Amino acid sequence: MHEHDEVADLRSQGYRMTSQRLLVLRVIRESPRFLTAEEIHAAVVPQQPSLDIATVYRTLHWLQKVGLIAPVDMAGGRQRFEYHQSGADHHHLVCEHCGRHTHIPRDIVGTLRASILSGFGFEAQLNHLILTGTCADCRADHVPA
Amino acid sequence: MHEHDEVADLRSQGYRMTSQRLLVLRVIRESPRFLTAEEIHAAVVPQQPSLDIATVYRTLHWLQKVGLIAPVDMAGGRQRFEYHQSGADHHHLVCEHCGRHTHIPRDIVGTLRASILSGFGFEAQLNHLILTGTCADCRADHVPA
DNA sequence: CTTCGTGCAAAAGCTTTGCAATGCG
DNA sequence: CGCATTGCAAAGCTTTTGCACGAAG
Repeated sequence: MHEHDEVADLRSQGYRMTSQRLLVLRVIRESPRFLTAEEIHAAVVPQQPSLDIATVYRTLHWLQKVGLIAPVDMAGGRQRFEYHQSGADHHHLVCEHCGRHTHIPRDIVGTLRASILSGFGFEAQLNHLILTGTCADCRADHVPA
Repeated sequence: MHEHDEVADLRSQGYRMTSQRLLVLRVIRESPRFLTAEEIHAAVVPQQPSLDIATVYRTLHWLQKVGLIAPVDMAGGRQRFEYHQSGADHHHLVCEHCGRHTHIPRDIVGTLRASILSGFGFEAQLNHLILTGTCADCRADHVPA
C-alpha cells in the first residue's frame, strides 16, 4: 500500500492526519535501520523543530495501534520500530556491523518449525524472526588479511 | 559446573563471594522463567531484606562480566536474564502461555543457517536463538472445544 | 588490615501524563 | 466549530552513581 492510500484510509476512520504523524511515519519508512524513539525525534526535529518527543512517543503508540509499525526485539534494551507491510509475514536479517536490515521470505523457516514441532511438541511462532549476524557486504570488508 | 566449583573458581580470581551474589545467582539458576532485575530483587528480599535493588543491578552486571548469566532479548522492553552454562551454545523455546522455557540443541538450526548463507550471503549468528510459541502442555490445555 | 562490595540516597535516563492551546476535518 | 491531537512541563519508572560503612580474604 502506498503512503497516500494509507493516509486516506486512516482519515476515513476518523483519525486526523497531522504533519507530525506524517513526518514520523515517513522517517520510519525510509530508514534502513530500526530506530528508537529518540532517533526518530532527532530525524524529525530539523524539519519541524517544535515537534516534541512526547508526540513521538504518542505517535509510535498510535502507529502500532493502527497496524502501520511493529516493535522489534533486539539486544540493547531500547525499543525499536519497523514499518510493517500490512500482514505480510516475513523475517529480518540485521547486520551487527552496519545495522542494515534485509527482509527474507517467511517459508525459509519451514523446516525449522517442523523439526521443533515433531521433536519437542512445541509450536514455535515463527512469523517474525529477527536474526543478527554479518551481511554479505560486511563479510567482504572484514576479510581477514 | 556445580555452584560450588563456580564459587571457588571466582574466588580464586580475586572476586569476593558475598551472600548477595550467591543469593542473586541462585535465584536466577533456579527460576523456570527469565527474570527482570525487579523480580530478582523481590525473590531475594524475603531472605535478606536489606539487599538493595542497586546491588541487584550491580550483581547482574558482574555476573554478565564473569560469564555466568546472559541477557535475553524478549518482547516487553525490560531486560531479562538467563543462567548461562559455560559456553554451551543452545537455543530456547519460551512458552507465551506459561512463561516456561526449554533448551534445545544447537544443531537444530543448521539447515536454516545454511540456507540463509547460500541464499543471501548473510552469515547468521545462531548461537542463541529465542523462539516464542506454545509448549506441548499448553497446547493440550488449549485444545479447542 | 586492605580493599572490594554494599546500603542508602540522590541523580540520571527514558517514557508517560495533565492541561491549556492548536488545528484538522 | 467541535474535538482529536499537540506542546510544554511535571511526574513516574527503571537504572546508575557517589560516598561512607562493613565485611571478605
